[in-house]
Amino acid sequence: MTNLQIFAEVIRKIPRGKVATYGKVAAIAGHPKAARQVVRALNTFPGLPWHRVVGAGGAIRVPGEHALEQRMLLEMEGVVFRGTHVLMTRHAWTPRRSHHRVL
DNA sequence: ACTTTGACTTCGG
DNA sequence: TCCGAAGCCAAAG
Repeated sequence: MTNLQIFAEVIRKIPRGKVATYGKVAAIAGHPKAARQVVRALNTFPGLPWHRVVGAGGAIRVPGEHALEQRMLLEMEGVVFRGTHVLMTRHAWTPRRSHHRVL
């Protein structure tokens, strides 16, 4: 299993109506400081729920026009925004321990 | 082998 | 709230 595949697995598990930050995905995958690698995974594996991955604090980081699309897709799932950020206190994904890497 | 490049994050000012 | 700097990682040039 490559790291990118592991990141992709984690992203696939984010449920509708929830979001996870790049850093959170990386941490769950066992590489807390590899947030940038999560981006690589998103660009490598098509078909992932890419819109459910956001920046720290719920910020939309995807560049250009895609930012609007991401927000639309999220709102369509019931995700609420407060200003330009996702209301994380309500939509931050809290995975079950089974998602974590076993030591 | 060195530098650049990202949908990053945290810390300060 | 809004930058800038620094730290971070792996792939690509």
